[in-house]
Parts: sequence; C-alpha cells; structure tokens
Amino acid sequence: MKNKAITIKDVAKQSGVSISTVSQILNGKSDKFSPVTVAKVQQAKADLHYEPDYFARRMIMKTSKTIGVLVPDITNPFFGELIRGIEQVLYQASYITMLCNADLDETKEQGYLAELSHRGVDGFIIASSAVSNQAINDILRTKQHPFIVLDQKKAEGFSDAVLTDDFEGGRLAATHLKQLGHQHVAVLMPAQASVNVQQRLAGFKTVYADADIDRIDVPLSKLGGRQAVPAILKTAATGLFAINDEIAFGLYLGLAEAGKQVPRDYSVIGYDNVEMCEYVTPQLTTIAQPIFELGQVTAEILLARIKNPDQPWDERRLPVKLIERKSTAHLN
Amino acid sequence: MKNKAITIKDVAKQSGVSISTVSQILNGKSDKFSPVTVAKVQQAKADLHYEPDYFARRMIMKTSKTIGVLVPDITNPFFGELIRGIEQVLYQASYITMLCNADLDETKEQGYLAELSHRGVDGFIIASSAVSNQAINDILRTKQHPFIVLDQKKAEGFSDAVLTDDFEGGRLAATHLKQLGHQHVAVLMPAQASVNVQQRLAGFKTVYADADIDRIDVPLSKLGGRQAVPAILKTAATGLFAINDEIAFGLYLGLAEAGKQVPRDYSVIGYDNVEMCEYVTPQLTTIAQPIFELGQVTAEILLARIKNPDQPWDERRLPVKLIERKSTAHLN
DNA sequence: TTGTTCTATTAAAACGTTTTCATAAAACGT
DNA sequence: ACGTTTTATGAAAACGTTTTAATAGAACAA
Repeated sequence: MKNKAITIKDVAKQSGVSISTVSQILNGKSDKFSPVTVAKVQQAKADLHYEPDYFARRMIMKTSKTIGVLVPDITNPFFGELIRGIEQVLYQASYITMLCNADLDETKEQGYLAELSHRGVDGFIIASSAVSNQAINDILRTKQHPFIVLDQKKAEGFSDAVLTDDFEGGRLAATHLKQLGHQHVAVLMPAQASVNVQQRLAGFKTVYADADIDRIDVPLSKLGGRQAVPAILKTAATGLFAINDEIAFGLYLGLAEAGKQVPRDYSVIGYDNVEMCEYVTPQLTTIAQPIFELGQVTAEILLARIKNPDQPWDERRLPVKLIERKSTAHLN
Repeated sequence: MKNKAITIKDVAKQSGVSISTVSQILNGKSDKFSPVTVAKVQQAKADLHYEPDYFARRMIMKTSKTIGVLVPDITNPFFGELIRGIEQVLYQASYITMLCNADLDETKEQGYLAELSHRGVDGFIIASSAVSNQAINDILRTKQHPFIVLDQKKAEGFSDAVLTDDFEGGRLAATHLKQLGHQHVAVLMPAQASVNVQQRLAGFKTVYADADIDRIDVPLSKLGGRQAVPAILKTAATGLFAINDEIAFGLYLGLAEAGKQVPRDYSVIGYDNVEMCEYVTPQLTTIAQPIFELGQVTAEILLARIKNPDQPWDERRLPVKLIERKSTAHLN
C-alpha cells in the first residue's frame, strides 16, 4: 500500500519545475505552458508512474466520481440486470459504482445510506423500496445530495423519477387472465408493498372486481411463492398473478408439491420478465419491464442532475408489455 | 452537497477548546481529558451534527475501510450469493464493499482494478477468472495491496487462497452418472476455462476414460447451454455434466426445444447448487458448493491479512457434495 | 521550599493536492 | 526607448483532518 508512494513533489523535482506547474499541466491547462515544459512534465510523470493521490485530490475537488447504488436483494436477477444497465452508462461517464446490498434489512439500508453520504459519493440510486421517506429526507434531501429512487411513485414533485407503467402492467395481466376465462383470481404480493407494486394492483383492479380477487400476502421471494400455495388452494382462484417473477417461480414448486399442474390447474402470470422466465417449465407468461433500459435511463438522469443541479425535475415513464408464454391457458 | 459543511473547527469553537482536543476526544482518546471537556465536545458534536470529512481523514490515515470486490457477471446468482457472504462479514467489521461488475469484459476488469487501486481500497477480492496473472502482478502485487482471488488454484504460494474441492466435485458428478449406467457422457465447459473448472474436469476423468467423454465448448451462461444442444445430439452421450448450473438451465430449454426429455432421454447434472436448482422442473441434480460460506471465509481471510500483513499465507479448502434430485435417472 | 513527575491542553506540522495571485521576462505598440 | 500588455512560472494559501511535541499548571516527594 505505501511503497514509498511518489507524490507530485517528486514529479516536480524530476522535471525541474514547480509543483503548481505540474499540477496545472496534468489537469489540462497545458496550453498555458511552453511545449518543452509540458514535455518534461509528461515525461517525468510517465517515468515515475505518478498517479495523483485520490484523497488529497478529492479533498479539494469535492467530487468523487462515484455513485452509490443501493439494492434490496442482489440475489434477485431483476436487480442484477438493473445494475448492469446502471453500470454501463456510469462506466462510460467514468464514474465508478459503489454497490451496496441492503439484504432486505432496513437497518442495514440506513447504515449504508449514511455511510455513502459520509464518503461523499456524488449521487445516489436507490432501488430499494424499504427505505423510508424519513430516511431520504434526513440523509439525502437535507444534505442536498443528488439522488433518484426507483420503484417509487413520486408522491410529491421534489425529485427526479423514472418509473415503469406499473398501472398498465397490472391491467395487462388482468385482462389476459380474464380473456382466458378466469373468473376468480389471486394476487400474490407483500402486505405493505412499495408504491409501484400497489400501482400494479390498482391497474389489476380495473379489470377484476374486488370480490373476485383474493389477495395473498407473500414476501418477494421464491420461498414466499412456494409457501403461499396452501393458502391458494383454499380459494376459488384459478388465475394467479405473482407480483414478481421470483414469486411465480416459487409458485411452480409449491403447486407441484401440491400435485397441481401449470397451466392445466392454474394459470400463473409473473412480473419483470427476468431472463429465467424463458428457461423454466412451463415458460412463464409475464409482464415485461425494460430492466436494462431502466437502469440506463436512471443513471443518465442522475448524471444529468449532477452536471446541472438546478434543472427542472425530470420524470421518465417506461413502457411495459405482456409476454405470453406457456404458463397461462384457457380455463376449461 | 456543500451545505456550508461544518468542520472540526466549528466544533472546537462551539465547545471552547482547541481543534486537536476535539480530534482526540472524537477518536477514542477521551480518557486523556477531563470529563467536563469530553462532555462539552460530545455535546457540540451532537448539536452540530458534525461528521469528520472522509477525504481529509483518509488522507492522513491511509486506510479507507473499503474492500473492492470484482465479479465477472452479477447476473449469475452464484455471484449474488457469494457477495452476500462476503458482504455479511465485511459489514460486521464495518468495512464497506465496493462492488464492480466486470461484465465478462477483460478490459473493463482491468480498468476497475486500476481504479480501485487508485482509490485506495484496503483490499481486493477478485472473483473473476478472466483477470490475468499479469494484471494481478502489475496492479496488486507491486503495490502491495492485500488481495485474494477466488476460483483460482494458486499456482505458486504467493497469496492467500480459498478454494472448494473442485477435483472431488468432478469426481462426484462422474461416479453418480456412472452408477446410473451412463456409458458415454458429455461435459460442457468453456474452451479456455479457469483453473478451478479444469480441476472439475480432471476429477471427472478419474472415473470416465477420455474415449467416453465428449467435451463441448460453451460459455458459462444459460444461452450457452441452450445452444449446445445440437452438438450434443450428435454424440452418443446420455449423461450431461454442465460445469455450472446456468449451463444446465440452458440445457433444459435446448433439450425441450429438441423434443428431448430430462431425465428420460438425458440425465443432466449441474454445478454450484444455486437456489434456482430446486425450483426448476425437473429439479436439478448438482454438485453443491457452500457458496455463502465461501464468501464469508474469503472476506475473513482478507480481513485477517489486512490486520496482520506479515502472517504466513493461508489456504482454506471447502468441501463439496452431491445433491441428488430429479434430473438424473437410471439409463434404461 | 524546590525540584520533579503528572495531567490537561494546545500550537503547529504534516498529509498531497488544486488554485489564486504575484512576478519576472518577453513581446508589443508608438 | 519607454510604458503596457502578454506569457510562463512559481510561492503560498487552502482543503479538513490527525498526530507530534511543547507548555502551563497541578500534584507530589524530599
């Protein structure tokens, strides 16, 4: 770590000029200096393999070229894909991604948020629904950190937002099920869901009456879906709307364990269109979000805000579509 | 970002003591000062919500309480689980994880490595097999960064290492297939595989003769497995050893597309025991690595090395076991 | 009393940069 | 030839900490 680190002073000495000359030349102000001086400095830099000290530099610059990204569950491939999108544009803008996995633990999430703030990241992307508005206000808003939170309907116009058309997604899922003749359906989602998930339900309800919907509380995981099956069997539902694909995968196993077949006994439709949907049997019908693009757009908006903090709030809404595969069928 | 940031100077002024007094009290040297002074400082700190500037502090301390983690493909649930393990112990030691996703791109990987080094992370965990020894030497070894690379048989004893018993894993897979009566088998793995993958093959070969093995080159992805199926059909193999679960999942789809059934027509066995194995139909027989634990141990070893840079090299080998499920069956 | 050891505190140096402002030399205009 | 602008460079201030060494006073020992 401390292999007698070489500093700007060494470069200055080696090239026979002053420290400030070196600094300026190395920071793009070369045209203010004579070509020969510039050359000497470049040479010395190369010879010594000099790299400016990150911390010293940032102490003055007040910018770290780093974005903090907070996800709730890195194990969920949805977030994997999202991160890929985010990272792609961040990388090109030569920002580095500081990824933190809250692991569905709110305390941990708060801790990371504080820690990231503390470390002076230039901006935040929060893909975690557990984080409270309280925390956002305390840590981000008051410190005037640029940030953007995903999966969250912006209640008030005090931030940028990128969201997918969750309402339409819910509606799409419902009409598909209805068209297949399912009179009674169950929707599987967490008890206290994030706003975007609630939107899906709202859209769903434009098609099915409350009386025809059984809501079943499940955590957003495969295990959640699997364990929900006994509850499902008690209902009259034949169509199952899993609020994300993970739950749907769990349903597959739970249903199989109960001796039920998809789509003969139950039609199931997921949400997200994770890559795995295509590889599971039967292939999962689902509502596709443009996950990778979602990540890209999010990063772009954040970068834009950092560059120009005073621009008007931006809101981007991404489309959603039904992908019909083999897990839904006509009721007979 | 710069809401007239409050510095240690403000705290000093407010509590009527000197800067250095504040600094020392806030850094655990409280017992050198009178209780009343300590109280005043604590109070002022609380009142002002003072937090020491990260960069100023690190400039002197030369330690960032940060570990850089490099993974090749964040989309692969194996790495998701691995990261969870790593992060769990790092978090408890109040280190923060700086996660970078190389996205199977070697250039990007190098770039991240350099950038992380540049930013003075305290140590590296490299779970990426693409990174060359060349790069490791250039960036890590010469700068004396503590690091540990996973998925890599340590060729020379110049670093810590944690590895799973890949050789045994391969052997286990092979004997299972053999016991089921499969005379001819195919193994699916990348053309130039990392050392750990090669070990799996080596173990596999202790059971099957070269003549009975068809090696098929595939990338380590679902798509890879799927596209390998035509090649498989041309061989006499009835048992399929996918070098990781992702490939196996791909196989499922590819086989189905070719009108073949698992395990009736082909027995397939995977590697890793990713959570999804259980949720896929038929459930995937696989070689289980203790993924989460692997992450934990890795982080622990790295932390130990950071704390005590001169301790002898540590090498940990984790066990592996066969998980028999529904994707393998007796040949008839 | 007087020298000596503690005790509580602080001034100042250091960390490695960037940036601002001053300055000497050179070029220019008349 | 003389004042004025331009050009090339460097000295020093700043960034916000931690750490080291110094200091004044109190407590103590003889």
